[in-house]
Amino acid sequence: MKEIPDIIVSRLPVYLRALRHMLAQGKQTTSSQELGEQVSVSAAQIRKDLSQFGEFGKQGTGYNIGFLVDKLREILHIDRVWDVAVIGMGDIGHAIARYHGFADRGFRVTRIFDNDPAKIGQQIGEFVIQDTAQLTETIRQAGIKIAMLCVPATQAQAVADQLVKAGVQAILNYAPISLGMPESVRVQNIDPSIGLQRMTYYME
Amino acid sequence: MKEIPDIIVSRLPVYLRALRHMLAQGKQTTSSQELGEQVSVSAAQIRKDLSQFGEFGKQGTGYNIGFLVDKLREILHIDRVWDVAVIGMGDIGHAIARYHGFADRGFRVTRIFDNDPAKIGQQIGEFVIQDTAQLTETIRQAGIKIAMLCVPATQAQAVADQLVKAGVQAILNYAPISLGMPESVRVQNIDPSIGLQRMTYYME
DNA sequence: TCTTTTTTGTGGTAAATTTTACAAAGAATA
DNA sequence: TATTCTTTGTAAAATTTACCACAAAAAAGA
Repeated sequence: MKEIPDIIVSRLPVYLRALRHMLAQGKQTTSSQELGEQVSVSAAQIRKDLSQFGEFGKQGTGYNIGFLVDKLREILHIDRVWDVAVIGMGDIGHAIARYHGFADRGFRVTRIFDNDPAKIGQQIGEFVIQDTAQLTETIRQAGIKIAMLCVPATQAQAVADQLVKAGVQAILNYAPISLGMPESVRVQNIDPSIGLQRMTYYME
Repeated sequence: MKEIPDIIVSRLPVYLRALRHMLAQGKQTTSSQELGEQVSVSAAQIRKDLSQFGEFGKQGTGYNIGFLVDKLREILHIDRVWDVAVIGMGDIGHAIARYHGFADRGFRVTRIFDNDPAKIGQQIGEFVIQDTAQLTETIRQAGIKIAMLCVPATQAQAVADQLVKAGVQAILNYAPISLGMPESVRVQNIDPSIGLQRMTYYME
């Protein structure tokens, strides 16, 4: 199969989320038209995106939602459950550790870390905060490949480097800083200020 | 001035964040090369992006960081402070209400809302939780144009509609759902699961 | 059964975006 | 001072991405 452009991959999770929403509402089938309106993408774009991976629709009918959901889950490699570590138990890390929205989307938090002696050993939700000092060893041993980085910006690069050493391949970075990472490690950034600034440009 | 592509606008806040980081480290000047390495964008791309708005650099020397920061703040309309309302005081809304990272990036949370009678009146950080029933009136009266939506997915669309009625022009949406909004309202979505799924595609 | 309607997948085209390459300007060096 | 080095801004080329339009297939309706 040929290389799929990143921009297409980035849209697939959005399609999937909308499709599962339709399923939850009891819908059986949909069209590229309907899905497109839902996610603000042109129908042609959706058809072209999906056609990169196979022929999932039927002319005259559209797409069977359950079937397409399964296919997208396969494509995105979330037809399994990925263990995730959360590093940094400030307000954000805390909220994430208690968030129950990952479960049915392919992820499960299994370890949480902080370097504050006052927090180590404390219980958050169903987890006990572990010492960041044991991060590398624990994560490598558990075979965890995904981490959410919720430490202060000042520590983010150092902790990210540790994560890479531990074998982590994907980092969801909540620290408001650009991480320098090897090509082999994927990073997605979540910075609310940047989201806001992308909008104020258009405002008076 | 001609229309600036959205994709360029979306990179500016990232440049700004990196430049302020350099400033904080005492640096005076930088080059498109150096900034590019910092944010993983080609030097030519950065020069081209900035050239849309003026000639901010000097040949042989590069860019004066303080000057460029000021220019970017003007361009992004954050050479002022925007009042922001947070709706929904679950774990995420709670974390945001207590977050102190917006202050120097152009934003200030001034109102927080929830519809849970047990929460209304409660103090979070420096704010008192207001009843969502008063949302429209309060936001319109205060002239708030930006909201962060942190309510459960089931309520997100209804609350977003209320926000639009209240005159809100930009929504940072934490609910894991695609909002249907008029053209005139900007939306930026923050959904950690989508961030993670964009990475698992590339993983075994 | 025949006609009309719906909808997909895709080839071709248009538009948008990125990269290349270089003249020009300024700084650094000899 | 003259030469070399650095770096910008941008025109042109290359690449990527999005859109259009339609044949073909299936369903719905007459």
